[in-house]
Amino acid sequence: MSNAYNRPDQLSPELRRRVLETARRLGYPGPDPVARSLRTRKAGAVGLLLTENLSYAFRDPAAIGFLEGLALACEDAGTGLLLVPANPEREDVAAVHRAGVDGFVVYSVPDDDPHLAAVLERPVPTVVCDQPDLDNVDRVGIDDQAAMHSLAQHLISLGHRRIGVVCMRLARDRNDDFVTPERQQAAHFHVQRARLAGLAQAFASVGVEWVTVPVAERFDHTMASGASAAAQVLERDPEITALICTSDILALGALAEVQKRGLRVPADITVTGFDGIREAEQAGLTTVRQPVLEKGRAAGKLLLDSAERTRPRAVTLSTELVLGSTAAPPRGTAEERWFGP
Amino acid sequence: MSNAYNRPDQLSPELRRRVLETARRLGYPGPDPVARSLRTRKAGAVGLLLTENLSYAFRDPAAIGFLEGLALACEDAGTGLLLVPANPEREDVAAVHRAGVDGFVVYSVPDDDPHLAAVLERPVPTVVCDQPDLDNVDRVGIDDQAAMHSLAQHLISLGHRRIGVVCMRLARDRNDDFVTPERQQAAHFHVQRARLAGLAQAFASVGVEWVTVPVAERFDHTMASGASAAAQVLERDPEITALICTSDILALGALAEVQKRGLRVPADITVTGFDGIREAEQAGLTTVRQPVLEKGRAAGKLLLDSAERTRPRAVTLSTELVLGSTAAPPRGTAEERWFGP
DNA sequence: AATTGGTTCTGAACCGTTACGGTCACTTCA
DNA sequence: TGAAGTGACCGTAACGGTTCAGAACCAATT
Repeated sequence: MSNAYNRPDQLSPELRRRVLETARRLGYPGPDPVARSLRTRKAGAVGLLLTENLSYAFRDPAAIGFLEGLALACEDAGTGLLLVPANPEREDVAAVHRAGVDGFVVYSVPDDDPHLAAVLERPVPTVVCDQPDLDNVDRVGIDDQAAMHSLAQHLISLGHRRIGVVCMRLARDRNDDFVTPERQQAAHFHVQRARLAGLAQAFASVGVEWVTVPVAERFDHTMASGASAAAQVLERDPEITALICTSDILALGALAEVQKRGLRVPADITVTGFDGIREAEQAGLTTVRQPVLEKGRAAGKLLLDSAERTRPRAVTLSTELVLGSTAAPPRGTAEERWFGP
Repeated sequence: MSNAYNRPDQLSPELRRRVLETARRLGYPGPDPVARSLRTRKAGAVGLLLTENLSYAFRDPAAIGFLEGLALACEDAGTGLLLVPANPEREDVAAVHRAGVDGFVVYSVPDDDPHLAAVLERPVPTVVCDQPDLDNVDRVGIDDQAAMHSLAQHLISLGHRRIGVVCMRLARDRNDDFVTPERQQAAHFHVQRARLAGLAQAFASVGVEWVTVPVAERFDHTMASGASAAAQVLERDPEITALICTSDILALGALAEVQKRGLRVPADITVTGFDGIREAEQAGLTTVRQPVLEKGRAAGKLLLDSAERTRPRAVTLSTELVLGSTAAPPRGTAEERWFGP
């Protein structure tokens, strides 16, 4: 039976014909993929876990890029890609338990996420992306701290000392407000923690007291969030000369907000982002470009290249500072006095 | 055992504790999802088949919108979404056979696609989207022919009679060239066939000989394709007053090409698209907006609402003509003489 | 004629889970 | 005291494939 479908060479054409003939007559729909998976211990699919609602993956340009890269790796290997529905609000990890996959890719979830814990308990290989190092788990990412540090250095060299920050959510609980230093250090989202650390380090090294810097956090990753956070920061300290956002989406929202308030960018205020999505490029945003597609592809490759079994492996991709038109020296600096406003 | 994990109420806490305890000691990784699926006959996932490489789903804005809607429906139902890798170049339907899913959504594949045939052979419910009617299969779509007809009417009322057309691929074989009338009628992509039919019908009714209209086909759905097709059409007939494209992506490419040639839009030439993606809106394209997200959501709902088992069902969503700034009366019409160029 | 080699075909074991029915101890009520 | 009822627990049979050992068969060699 099995041979008739999958190994035509193992039996005579005559028998094969007869088998298939009667199979059809009996209305046999072909081998059941699940039973096959059970026996062969191969599901032919990899699972993707991400911290947001499933549909979020198709709203955030950076996530889309990551998925495209991951899909590229999957189609090369002829593997399916299963999007695992992990509702961040609920603690329901059943979906992780139910996923019939040969491995998991975990993309940017809080490090205390129960879904992540459930994945790690499953006896399948896992690759994490934008996560802190984990024992015996492959990792793909960038050096968020260094990348943000270099962006900060750029702003510092332009003369900025009084800044405000807008960041994505730092933990699983909602806090659409300013962030305490403790919360910053305890942040469960590795990426955000690292970026803030890079900023803090750079500005502290030129004498800026980090605790005095307003850092506004937003749970939802939307332009509207960026706008409201920017408003909150500007309310707190109207004298800031630069608004640093930890993502382009937030930065685009912030940009809209400051412009709505009649501030000119970059003449009156500098705004920066992070990610390097296309929309940011069109807006001329000063930002850090990271290779999102490559991240996805690398994660997929790592998971599917079971040849090299020397785990854990780590891939750190490089980033690039993008000098757009939204950053300039603050008003009244030496440079401005030399070159005119 | 099973009860200990899945039905804590069926046994005493004491026994449950003991079972889990020894399970952990023996290194038992928890119930195997594949075996569970085999026994319960539920995979907890729906499969998505689309005609392009897997990664294409993340490159085309319309496809992304569809996927977002589908993901929305999936997350509501707590179901996973499995992207099935169906390479359009190869005839390898094994991936369809291997997919452990409770149902399929088939999105815009040629009606003679072997992958589609393989899906229909599987004994699971199926919903097709942007496909012709099929016996016993649910369907979601729009009235492509009517929508394109109304766009054509608009152009006709503006005074256009000499037009060129750029369309997506019409069959599984590559034909980056003009399309014969036979090929148009035999087109295996329902959507493209219907849109061309809508155009032909509208223009024929005002005396335009459809066979004289240059229709350029492109296999790849990219802006570059739109540009090269536009160039080919303009080469053939430089006198056309309108360039009608069957998708926004193609139209944006065509727009770039005509502008590169020094033609002003819409003063010298009218360009239209189809889909209503955001990029088109930003470019002010005259187009037809279709509710891509709703299509995905409707497809998912149809598949997952197993309550109503009165198959087959069909959902036809409505479209909307978007009057952008890329369509105007052709040069030298009465209107132009009245209002100036 | 018996042995060997090779091919084609058959049957049974196994993958790990859940559903189901049966056993057993213990309580309740006549 | 005994019958009936209740609930916890356990054993077993599928689910539908794949795999592999070995049976059966045929042809060629000794």
